[in-house]
Amino acid sequence: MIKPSIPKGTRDFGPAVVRKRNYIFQTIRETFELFGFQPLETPAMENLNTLTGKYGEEGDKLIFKILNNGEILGQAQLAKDSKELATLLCEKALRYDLTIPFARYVVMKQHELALPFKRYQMQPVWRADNPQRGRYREFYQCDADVVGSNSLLNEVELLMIYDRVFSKLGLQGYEVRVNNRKILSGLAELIGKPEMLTDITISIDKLDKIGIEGVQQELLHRGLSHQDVEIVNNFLRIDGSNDEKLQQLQVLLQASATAQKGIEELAFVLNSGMATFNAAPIVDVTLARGLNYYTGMIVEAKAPPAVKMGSIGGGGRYDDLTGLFGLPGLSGVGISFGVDRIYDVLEELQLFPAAAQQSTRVLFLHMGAESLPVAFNYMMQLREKGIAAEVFHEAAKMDKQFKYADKRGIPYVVILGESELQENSLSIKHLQTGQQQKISAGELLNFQFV
RNA sequence: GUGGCCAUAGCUCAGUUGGUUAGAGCAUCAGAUUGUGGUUCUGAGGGUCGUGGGUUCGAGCCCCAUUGGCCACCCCA
Repeated sequence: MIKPSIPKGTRDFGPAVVRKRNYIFQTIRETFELFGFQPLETPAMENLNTLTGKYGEEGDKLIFKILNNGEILGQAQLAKDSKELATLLCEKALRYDLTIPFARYVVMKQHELALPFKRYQMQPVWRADNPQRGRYREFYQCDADVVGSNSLLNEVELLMIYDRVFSKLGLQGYEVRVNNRKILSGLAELIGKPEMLTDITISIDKLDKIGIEGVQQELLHRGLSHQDVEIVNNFLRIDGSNDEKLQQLQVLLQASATAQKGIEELAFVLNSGMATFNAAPIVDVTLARGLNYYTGMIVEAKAPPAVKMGSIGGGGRYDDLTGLFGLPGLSGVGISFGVDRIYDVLEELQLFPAAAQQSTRVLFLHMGAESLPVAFNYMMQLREKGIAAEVFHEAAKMDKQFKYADKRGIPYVVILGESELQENSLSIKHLQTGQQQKISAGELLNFQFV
Protein backbone atom coordinates (compact mmCIF):
# COMPACT_ATOMS: atom_id res chain seq x y z
CA MET A 1 0.00 0.00 0.00
CA ILE A 2 1.24 3.48 -0.84
CA LYS A 3 0.93 6.08 1.85
CA PRO A 4 -1.20 8.85 0.37
CA SER A 5 0.63 12.15 0.00
CA ILE A 6 0.99 15.18 -2.24
CA PRO A 7 4.15 16.84 -3.54
CA LYS A 8 6.04 19.26 -1.38
CA GLY A 9 4.73 22.78 -1.44
CA THR A 10 1.30 21.83 -2.80
CA ARG A 11 -1.98 21.77 -0.91
CA ASP A 12 -5.47 20.34 -0.98
CA PHE A 13 -8.21 22.87 -0.36
CA GLY A 14 -11.19 21.56 1.60
CA PRO A 15 -14.73 22.89 1.14
CA ALA A 16 -14.44 25.63 3.74
CA VAL A 17 -11.11 26.82 2.34
CA VAL A 18 -12.33 26.83 -1.25
CA ARG A 19 -15.30 28.96 -0.23
CA LYS A 20 -13.07 31.52 1.42
CA ARG A 21 -10.66 31.49 -1.50
CA ASN A 22 -13.55 32.01 -3.88
CA TYR A 23 -14.61 35.02 -1.86
CA ILE A 24 -11.19 36.55 -2.56
CA PHE A 25 -11.29 35.57 -6.23
CA GLN A 26 -14.77 37.05 -6.61
CA THR A 27 -13.75 40.32 -5.01
CA ILE A 28 -10.77 40.64 -7.33
CA ARG A 29 -12.61 39.49 -10.46
CA GLU A 30 -15.51 41.82 -9.85
CA THR A 31 -13.10 44.74 -9.51
CA PHE A 32 -11.14 43.80 -12.65
CA GLU A 33 -14.40 43.60 -14.61
CA LEU A 34 -15.60 46.87 -13.14
CA PHE A 35 -12.47 48.56 -14.45
CA GLY A 36 -12.96 47.13 -17.94
CA PHE A 37 -10.47 44.28 -17.97
CA GLN A 38 -11.24 41.15 -19.97
CA PRO A 39 -10.61 37.56 -18.91
CA LEU A 40 -7.87 35.42 -20.41
CA GLU A 41 -6.70 31.89 -19.69
CA THR A 42 -3.55 30.25 -21.01
CA PRO A 43 -2.31 26.66 -20.72
CA ALA A 44 -0.65 25.35 -17.57
CA MET A 45 2.37 24.41 -19.68
CA GLU A 46 4.35 26.53 -22.09
CA ASN A 47 7.18 25.67 -24.40
CA LEU A 48 10.31 25.75 -22.32
CA ASN A 49 12.02 28.26 -24.59
CA THR A 50 9.11 30.66 -24.09
CA LEU A 51 10.00 30.84 -20.41
CA THR A 52 13.77 30.49 -20.12
CA GLY A 53 15.78 33.66 -19.91
CA LYS A 54 12.81 35.80 -18.92
CA TYR A 55 13.16 35.66 -15.15
CA GLY A 56 16.87 36.02 -14.67
CA GLU A 57 19.35 33.37 -13.69
CA GLU A 58 17.65 32.60 -10.37
CA GLY A 59 14.26 32.43 -12.01
CA ASP A 60 15.37 29.93 -14.61
CA LYS A 61 16.39 27.53 -11.86
CA LEU A 62 12.91 27.69 -10.36
CA ILE A 63 11.04 26.74 -13.53
CA PHE A 64 9.31 23.37 -13.25
CA LYS A 65 10.28 21.34 -16.27
CA ILE A 66 8.26 18.55 -17.86
CA LEU A 67 10.01 15.42 -19.01
CA ASN A 68 9.25 14.45 -22.61
CA ASN A 69 7.23 11.32 -23.18
CA GLY A 70 8.60 8.31 -24.99
CA GLU A 71 11.88 6.50 -25.02
CA ILE A 72 14.01 8.96 -23.09
CA LEU A 73 17.11 6.82 -22.99
CA GLY A 74 17.13 6.03 -26.70
CA GLN A 75 16.54 9.69 -27.52
CA ALA A 76 19.29 10.83 -25.21
CA GLN A 77 21.85 8.79 -27.08
CA LEU A 78 21.11 10.69 -30.29
CA ALA A 79 22.21 13.97 -28.77
CA LYS A 80 25.33 15.58 -30.19
CA ASP A 81 25.88 17.99 -27.31
CA SER A 82 24.39 18.85 -23.94
CA LYS A 83 22.18 21.56 -25.41
CA GLU A 84 20.63 19.12 -27.82
CA LEU A 85 20.31 16.59 -25.04
CA ALA A 86 18.34 19.09 -22.97
CA THR A 87 15.77 19.64 -25.71
CA LEU A 88 15.50 15.92 -26.35
CA LEU A 89 14.67 15.40 -22.69
CA CYS A 90 12.49 18.41 -22.05
CA GLU A 91 10.73 20.95 -24.19
CA LYS A 92 7.79 21.95 -22.00
CA ALA A 93 7.55 23.63 -18.62
CA LEU A 94 4.89 24.73 -16.17
CA ARG A 95 4.07 28.40 -16.29
CA TYR A 96 6.11 30.47 -13.84
CA ASP A 97 3.97 33.59 -13.91
CA LEU A 98 1.12 35.02 -15.96
CA THR A 99 2.89 37.95 -17.55
CA ILE A 100 5.18 36.12 -19.97
CA PRO A 101 2.37 33.85 -21.25
CA PHE A 102 0.31 37.00 -21.71
CA ALA A 103 3.08 38.63 -23.73
CA ARG A 104 3.34 35.48 -25.83
CA TYR A 105 -0.42 35.54 -26.39
CA VAL A 106 -0.41 39.19 -27.42
CA VAL A 107 2.28 38.58 -30.02
CA MET A 108 0.48 35.53 -31.41
CA LYS A 109 -2.83 37.39 -31.65
CA GLN A 110 -1.49 40.85 -32.48
CA HIS A 111 -3.64 41.22 -35.58
CA GLU A 112 -6.89 40.34 -33.81
CA LEU A 113 -6.50 42.39 -30.66
CA ALA A 114 -7.96 45.83 -30.21
CA LEU A 115 -5.23 47.91 -28.60
CA PRO A 116 -4.91 48.92 -25.88
CA PHE A 117 -5.73 45.43 -24.66
CA LYS A 118 -6.75 45.16 -21.03
CA ARG A 119 -6.78 41.62 -19.74
CA TYR A 120 -7.03 39.91 -16.39
CA GLN A 121 -5.98 36.37 -15.62
CA MET A 122 -6.41 34.28 -12.46
CA GLN A 123 -4.61 30.96 -12.67
CA PRO A 124 -2.10 28.86 -10.76
CA VAL A 125 1.62 29.17 -11.39
CA TRP A 126 4.41 26.84 -10.32
CA ARG A 127 7.86 27.48 -8.93
CA ALA A 128 10.42 24.94 -7.73
CA ASP A 129 11.13 27.11 -4.71
CA ASN A 130 11.78 25.94 -1.17
CA PRO A 131 8.41 26.21 0.62
CA GLN A 132 7.91 28.15 3.84
CA ARG A 133 5.34 30.53 5.30
CA GLY A 134 3.59 32.35 2.47
CA ARG A 135 5.63 30.49 -0.11
CA TYR A 136 4.29 27.54 -2.04
CA ARG A 137 5.28 25.60 -5.12
CA GLU A 138 1.81 25.90 -6.60
CA PHE A 139 0.00 29.15 -6.03
CA TYR A 140 -2.44 31.46 -7.75
CA GLN A 141 -1.77 34.82 -9.25
CA CYS A 142 -4.41 37.31 -10.27
CA ASP A 143 -3.01 39.68 -12.84
CA ALA A 144 -4.41 42.71 -14.59
CA ASP A 145 -2.31 44.16 -17.40
CA VAL A 146 -2.72 46.77 -20.09
CA VAL A 147 -0.67 46.41 -23.22
CA GLY A 148 -0.33 48.97 -26.00
CA SER A 149 -0.90 52.15 -24.02
CA ASN A 150 1.65 54.64 -22.76
CA SER A 151 -0.87 56.63 -20.76
CA LEU A 152 0.01 57.04 -17.12
CA LEU A 153 -3.69 56.88 -16.36
CA ASN A 154 -3.26 53.11 -16.56
CA GLU A 155 -0.93 53.30 -13.60
CA VAL A 156 -3.45 55.46 -11.76
CA GLU A 157 -6.29 53.03 -12.38
CA LEU A 158 -4.23 50.00 -11.41
CA LEU A 159 -3.41 51.65 -8.10
CA MET A 160 -7.12 52.28 -7.68
CA ILE A 161 -7.75 48.56 -8.21
CA TYR A 162 -5.39 47.68 -5.38
CA ASP A 163 -7.11 50.22 -3.20
CA ARG A 164 -10.60 48.96 -4.01
CA VAL A 165 -9.85 45.26 -3.60
CA PHE A 166 -8.04 45.58 -0.28
CA SER A 167 -10.72 47.93 1.01
CA LYS A 168 -13.47 45.52 -0.05
CA LEU A 169 -11.68 42.71 1.73
CA GLY A 170 -11.60 44.80 4.91
CA LEU A 171 -7.83 44.61 5.06
CA GLN A 172 -7.03 47.62 7.20
CA GLY A 173 -3.47 48.82 7.36
CA TYR A 174 -2.38 47.55 3.95
CA GLU A 175 0.23 49.61 2.17
CA VAL A 176 0.74 50.25 -1.51
CA ARG A 177 4.28 51.41 -2.17
CA VAL A 178 5.41 52.91 -5.45
CA ASN A 179 8.67 53.82 -7.07
CA ASN A 180 9.91 54.32 -10.61
CA ARG A 181 12.60 52.25 -12.22
CA LYS A 182 13.90 55.34 -14.02
CA ILE A 183 14.75 56.89 -10.67
CA LEU A 184 16.88 53.86 -9.82
CA SER A 185 18.46 53.96 -13.27
CA GLY A 186 19.20 57.65 -12.70
CA LEU A 187 20.94 56.78 -9.47
CA ALA A 188 23.14 54.26 -11.26
CA GLU A 189 23.86 56.87 -13.95
CA LEU A 190 24.81 59.43 -11.36
CA ILE A 191 27.26 57.00 -9.85
CA GLY A 192 28.58 56.46 -13.34
CA LYS A 193 27.92 52.73 -13.33
CA PRO A 194 24.65 52.11 -15.17
CA GLU A 195 25.63 48.48 -15.65
CA MET A 196 25.50 48.09 -11.87
CA LEU A 197 21.78 48.95 -11.75
CA THR A 198 20.71 45.45 -10.75
CA ASP A 199 23.38 45.11 -8.06
CA ILE A 200 22.47 48.48 -6.62
CA THR A 201 18.73 47.87 -6.58
CA ILE A 202 19.06 44.41 -5.07
CA SER A 203 21.16 45.86 -2.28
CA ILE A 204 19.01 48.86 -1.44
CA ASP A 205 15.90 46.70 -1.54
CA LYS A 206 17.25 45.04 1.59
CA LEU A 207 17.31 48.25 3.60
CA ASP A 208 14.43 47.06 5.79
CA LYS A 209 16.20 43.87 6.67
CA ILE A 210 19.89 44.69 7.00
CA GLY A 211 19.84 48.42 7.75
CA ILE A 212 21.76 51.22 6.12
CA GLU A 213 25.15 49.89 7.20
CA GLY A 214 24.36 46.46 5.82
CA VAL A 215 23.48 48.03 2.49
CA GLN A 216 26.73 49.99 2.49
CA GLN A 217 28.79 46.90 3.12
CA GLU A 218 27.00 44.95 0.45
CA LEU A 219 27.50 47.74 -2.09
CA LEU A 220 31.21 47.93 -1.32
CA HIS A 221 31.35 44.18 -1.64
CA ARG A 222 29.67 44.40 -5.02
CA GLY A 223 32.35 46.77 -6.25
CA LEU A 224 31.19 50.32 -5.54
CA SER A 225 33.64 52.90 -4.26
CA HIS A 226 33.20 54.74 -0.95
CA GLN A 227 32.30 57.81 -2.92
CA ASP A 228 29.58 55.89 -4.79
CA VAL A 229 28.22 54.54 -1.54
CA GLU A 230 27.95 58.06 -0.18
CA ILE A 231 25.68 58.98 -3.09
CA VAL A 232 23.51 55.96 -2.36
CA ASN A 233 23.43 56.99 1.29
CA ASN A 234 22.03 60.39 0.42
CA PHE A 235 19.48 58.65 -1.75
CA LEU A 236 18.39 56.34 1.07
CA ARG A 237 18.05 59.22 3.51
CA ILE A 238 15.28 60.72 1.46
CA ASP A 239 12.27 61.03 3.73
CA GLY A 240 9.04 62.88 4.43
CA SER A 241 5.72 63.12 2.64
CA ASN A 242 5.40 61.95 -0.96
CA ASP A 243 5.85 65.50 -2.26
CA GLU A 244 8.83 66.11 -0.02
CA LYS A 245 10.46 62.91 -1.19
CA LEU A 246 9.90 63.84 -4.81
CA GLN A 247 11.44 67.27 -4.24
CA GLN A 248 14.51 65.79 -2.59
CA LEU A 249 14.86 63.34 -5.44
CA GLN A 250 14.68 66.16 -7.95
CA VAL A 251 17.59 67.93 -6.29
CA LEU A 252 19.71 64.87 -5.68
CA LEU A 253 19.25 63.41 -9.16
CA GLN A 254 19.11 66.62 -11.17
CA ALA A 255 22.07 65.55 -13.29
CA SER A 256 20.12 62.60 -14.69
CA ALA A 257 17.49 63.23 -17.34
CA THR A 258 16.27 59.68 -16.91
CA ALA A 259 15.66 60.18 -13.22
CA GLN A 260 13.84 63.46 -13.82
CA LYS A 261 11.52 61.65 -16.21
CA GLY A 262 10.85 59.02 -13.56
CA ILE A 263 10.15 61.62 -10.90
CA GLU A 264 7.79 63.39 -13.27
CA GLU A 265 5.93 60.17 -13.99
CA LEU A 266 5.64 59.32 -10.32
CA ALA A 267 4.38 62.82 -9.56
CA PHE A 268 1.68 62.51 -12.19
CA VAL A 269 0.54 59.11 -10.99
CA LEU A 270 0.25 60.33 -7.41
CA ASN A 271 -1.12 63.80 -8.08
CA SER A 272 -3.25 63.37 -11.16
CA GLY A 273 -6.12 64.81 -9.17
CA MET A 274 -8.50 62.36 -10.80
CA ALA A 275 -8.27 59.44 -8.42
CA THR A 276 -9.31 58.98 -4.82
CA PHE A 277 -7.83 56.41 -2.46
CA ASN A 278 -8.79 55.00 0.91
CA ALA A 279 -5.08 54.48 1.57
CA ALA A 280 -2.90 56.69 -0.60
CA PRO A 281 0.12 55.03 -2.25
CA ILE A 282 3.43 55.76 -0.53
CA VAL A 283 6.64 56.69 -2.34
CA ASP A 284 9.39 54.24 -1.38
CA VAL A 285 12.72 54.91 -3.10
CA THR A 286 14.12 51.60 -1.84
CA LEU A 287 11.46 49.57 -3.61
CA ALA A 288 13.27 47.64 -6.33
CA ARG A 289 11.37 44.48 -7.35
CA GLY A 290 13.31 41.66 -8.85
CA LEU A 291 12.00 41.17 -12.33
CA ASN A 292 14.38 42.97 -14.59
CA TYR A 293 11.88 43.87 -17.27
CA TYR A 294 10.30 46.76 -15.38
CA THR A 295 11.15 50.16 -16.84
CA GLY A 296 8.67 52.64 -15.36
CA MET A 297 6.50 52.66 -12.26
CA ILE A 298 7.00 49.77 -9.88
CA VAL A 299 4.48 48.97 -7.18
CA GLU A 300 4.25 46.59 -4.31
CA ALA A 301 1.30 45.85 -2.03
CA LYS A 302 2.17 44.94 1.52
CA ALA A 303 0.11 43.26 4.20
CA PRO A 304 -0.52 45.21 7.40
CA PRO A 305 2.76 45.20 9.37
CA ALA A 306 1.16 43.23 12.23
CA VAL A 307 1.14 40.10 10.08
CA LYS A 308 4.61 39.21 8.96
CA MET A 309 3.78 38.37 5.40
CA GLY A 310 5.42 41.04 3.31
CA SER A 311 4.40 41.36 -0.28
CA ILE A 312 0.84 40.37 -1.22
CA GLY A 313 0.99 41.86 -4.68
CA GLY A 314 3.23 43.66 -7.07
CA GLY A 315 3.60 45.04 -10.54
CA GLY A 316 4.87 47.79 -12.73
CA ARG A 317 5.42 49.09 -16.24
CA TYR A 318 7.58 47.26 -18.70
CA ASP A 319 8.34 48.90 -22.03
CA ASP A 320 8.78 46.50 -24.86
CA LEU A 321 7.83 43.28 -23.09
CA THR A 322 6.62 41.72 -26.32
CA GLY A 323 9.90 42.61 -28.01
CA LEU A 324 11.26 39.34 -26.64
CA PHE A 325 8.82 37.58 -28.95
CA GLY A 326 9.45 39.74 -31.99
CA LEU A 327 6.93 42.52 -31.53
CA PRO A 328 8.87 45.61 -30.41
CA GLY A 329 7.47 48.91 -29.25
CA LEU A 330 4.49 47.73 -27.24
CA SER A 331 4.42 49.02 -23.69
CA GLY A 332 2.68 47.19 -20.89
CA VAL A 333 1.76 47.89 -17.31
CA GLY A 334 0.20 45.55 -14.83
CA ILE A 335 -0.35 44.41 -11.28
CA SER A 336 -0.69 41.07 -9.57
CA PHE A 337 -2.49 39.82 -6.47
CA GLY A 338 -1.03 36.93 -4.46
CA VAL A 339 -4.23 35.17 -3.46
CA ASP A 340 -2.57 32.54 -1.30
CA ARG A 341 -0.86 35.13 0.84
CA ILE A 342 -3.96 37.30 0.98
CA TYR A 343 -5.81 34.22 2.23
CA ASP A 344 -3.27 33.64 4.98
CA VAL A 345 -3.48 37.28 6.01
CA LEU A 346 -7.29 37.38 6.07
CA GLU A 347 -7.34 34.13 8.00
CA GLU A 348 -4.87 35.41 10.57
CA LEU A 349 -6.82 38.64 11.04
CA GLN A 350 -10.15 36.76 10.95
CA LEU A 351 -11.54 38.98 8.24
CA PHE A 352 -13.59 36.43 6.32
CA PRO A 353 -17.27 37.36 6.52
CA ALA A 354 -19.73 34.69 7.63
CA ALA A 355 -21.43 34.94 4.25
CA ALA A 356 -18.25 33.61 2.62
CA GLN A 357 -18.42 30.47 4.70
CA GLN A 358 -21.86 28.94 4.49
CA SER A 359 -23.35 26.62 1.95
CA THR A 360 -26.63 24.77 2.52
CA ARG A 361 -29.11 26.89 4.48
CA VAL A 362 -31.73 24.31 5.32
CA LEU A 363 -31.66 20.59 6.11
CA PHE A 364 -34.95 18.68 6.26
CA LEU A 365 -35.14 16.07 8.99
CA HIS A 366 -37.69 13.32 8.79
CA MET A 367 -38.85 10.13 10.46
CA GLY A 368 -38.61 7.73 7.57
CA ALA A 369 -40.53 6.34 4.63
CA GLU A 370 -43.75 8.22 5.29
CA SER A 371 -42.37 11.71 5.78
CA LEU A 372 -39.43 11.55 3.38
CA PRO A 373 -41.40 12.19 0.16
CA VAL A 374 -43.20 15.10 1.79
CA ALA A 375 -39.92 16.57 3.01
CA PHE A 376 -38.42 16.07 -0.43
CA ASN A 377 -41.24 18.05 -1.97
CA TYR A 378 -40.77 20.96 0.45
CA MET A 379 -37.08 20.89 -0.23
CA MET A 380 -37.65 21.28 -3.96
CA GLN A 381 -39.89 24.27 -3.33
CA LEU A 382 -37.12 25.99 -1.37
CA ARG A 383 -34.61 25.26 -4.09
CA GLU A 384 -37.03 26.80 -6.59
CA LYS A 385 -36.74 29.97 -4.54
CA GLY A 386 -32.99 29.81 -4.73
CA ILE A 387 -32.46 28.63 -1.16
CA ALA A 388 -29.84 25.89 -0.90
CA ALA A 389 -31.64 22.99 0.76
CA GLU A 390 -31.06 19.31 1.38
CA VAL A 391 -33.01 16.44 2.82
CA PHE A 392 -31.36 13.72 4.89
CA HIS A 393 -31.49 10.70 2.61
CA GLU A 394 -31.14 7.87 5.11
CA ALA A 395 -33.73 6.78 7.61
CA ALA A 396 -31.83 7.70 10.72
CA LYS A 397 -32.44 8.78 14.26
CA MET A 398 -33.16 12.44 14.82
CA ASP A 399 -30.07 12.57 16.92
CA LYS A 400 -27.89 11.58 14.00
CA GLN A 401 -29.57 13.96 11.58
CA PHE A 402 -29.07 16.84 13.98
CA LYS A 403 -25.43 16.03 14.40
CA TYR A 404 -24.99 16.01 10.65
CA ALA A 405 -26.57 19.46 10.30
CA ASP A 406 -24.43 20.77 13.11
CA LYS A 407 -21.24 19.41 11.69
CA ARG A 408 -21.95 20.75 8.24
CA GLY A 409 -22.65 24.17 9.69
CA ILE A 410 -26.15 24.25 8.22
CA PRO A 411 -27.98 27.05 10.04
CA TYR A 412 -31.60 25.78 9.84
CA VAL A 413 -33.27 22.42 10.16
CA VAL A 414 -36.88 21.79 9.24
CA ILE A 415 -38.35 18.87 11.16
CA LEU A 416 -41.03 16.75 9.61
CA GLY A 417 -42.11 14.18 12.14
CA GLU A 418 -45.35 12.34 12.85
CA SER A 419 -47.13 15.20 14.53
CA GLU A 420 -46.15 17.68 11.80
CA LEU A 421 -47.25 15.21 9.18
CA GLN A 422 -50.67 14.89 10.81
CA GLU A 423 -51.13 18.61 11.37
CA ASN A 424 -49.70 19.54 7.97
CA SER A 425 -47.17 21.73 9.74
CA LEU A 426 -43.38 22.13 10.00
CA SER A 427 -41.01 22.80 12.86
CA ILE A 428 -38.14 25.11 12.00
CA LYS A 429 -35.15 25.26 14.30
CA HIS A 430 -32.24 27.67 14.13
CA LEU A 431 -29.32 25.68 15.41
CA GLN A 432 -27.13 28.48 16.67
CA THR A 433 -29.82 30.12 18.83
CA GLY A 434 -31.75 26.95 19.56
CA GLN A 435 -34.98 28.76 18.74
CA GLN A 436 -37.69 26.54 17.36
CA GLN A 437 -41.08 27.40 15.98
CA LYS A 438 -43.93 25.53 14.38
CA ILE A 439 -45.47 26.93 11.21
CA SER A 440 -48.18 25.72 8.90
CA ALA A 441 -46.98 24.12 5.68
CA GLY A 442 -48.22 27.03 3.61
CA GLU A 443 -45.97 29.48 5.43
CA LEU A 444 -42.73 27.73 4.49
CA LEU A 445 -42.08 29.71 1.34
CA ASN A 446 -42.50 33.00 3.18
CA PHE A 447 -40.17 32.07 6.01
CA GLN A 448 -36.99 34.14 6.13
CA PHE A 449 -34.00 31.84 6.30
CA VAL A 450 -31.65 34.69 7.12
C1' G B 1 20.64 25.80 -4.14
C1' U B 2 22.83 26.55 1.39
C1' G B 3 22.11 26.10 6.73
C1' G B 4 19.15 25.26 11.60
C1' C B 5 14.99 22.85 14.22
C1' C B 6 11.32 19.02 13.94
C1' A B 7 8.53 14.09 12.58
C1' U B 8 4.80 9.20 18.14
C1' A B 9 -3.35 7.46 17.06
C1' G B 10 -7.57 11.23 12.31
C1' C B 11 -5.77 16.17 15.22
C1' U B 12 -2.69 18.45 19.38
C1' C B 13 1.00 16.43 22.11
C1' A B 14 3.35 13.21 26.71
C1' G B 15 6.89 9.21 26.74
C1' U B 16 12.50 8.99 32.63
C1' U B 17 20.24 7.95 31.88
C1' G B 18 18.10 3.00 25.91
C1' G B 19 14.55 -1.83 29.49
C1' U B 20 8.68 -5.87 29.63
C1' U B 21 2.18 -4.97 26.79
C1' A B 22 3.81 3.06 23.89
C1' G B 23 -0.08 6.92 26.91
C1' A B 24 -3.51 11.47 27.45
C1' G B 25 -6.98 15.15 25.60
C1' C B 26 -9.92 16.15 21.45
C1' A B 27 -12.18 13.62 17.28
C1' U B 28 -14.73 8.89 15.54
C1' C B 29 -18.22 4.77 16.50
C1' A B 30 -21.79 2.27 19.89
C1' G B 31 -24.94 2.72 24.09
C1' A B 32 -27.26 5.53 28.47
C1' U B 33 -32.20 8.83 26.79
C1' U B 34 -39.31 6.77 23.13
C1' G B 35 -38.94 12.61 17.21
C1' U B 36 -34.02 17.57 19.27
C1' G B 37 -27.59 18.56 17.85
C1' G B 38 -23.61 21.66 19.99
C1' U B 39 -23.51 19.96 27.56
C1' U B 40 -22.99 15.08 30.64
C1' C B 41 -21.97 9.63 31.68
C1' U B 42 -20.28 4.51 30.07
C1' G B 43 -17.74 1.59 26.65
C1' A B 44 -15.12 0.42 22.02
C1' G B 45 -12.06 0.79 17.77
C1' G B 46 -7.64 3.00 16.10
C1' G B 47 -0.14 3.20 16.29
C1' U B 48 5.39 -1.96 11.99
C1' C B 49 6.71 5.63 16.79
C1' G B 50 7.81 9.36 8.65
C1' U B 51 10.87 5.68 5.58
C1' G B 52 15.48 2.60 4.99
C1' G B 53 19.87 0.99 7.17
C1' G B 54 23.24 0.63 11.55
C1' U B 55 24.98 0.29 16.99
C1' U B 56 23.09 -2.85 21.16
C1' C B 57 21.27 -8.67 24.80
C1' G B 58 17.44 -4.84 23.98
C1' A B 59 15.91 1.37 20.15
C1' G B 60 10.12 5.76 20.09
C1' C B 61 14.92 7.41 22.52
C1' C B 62 21.78 6.76 20.06
C1' C B 63 24.34 7.00 14.78
C1' C B 64 23.96 7.42 9.23
C1' A B 65 20.99 8.11 4.96
C1' U B 66 16.36 9.55 2.87
C1' U B 67 11.49 11.95 2.51
C1' G B 68 8.31 15.63 4.35
C1' G B 69 7.14 20.05 7.56
C1' C B 70 8.62 24.69 9.91
C1' C B 71 12.37 28.65 10.01
C1' A B 72 16.61 31.62 8.16
C1' C B 73 19.51 32.82 3.68
C1' C B 74 18.68 33.36 -1.63
C1' C B 75 14.66 34.97 -4.14
C1' C B 76 9.75 36.12 -4.32
C1' A B 77 3.34 36.19 -4.47
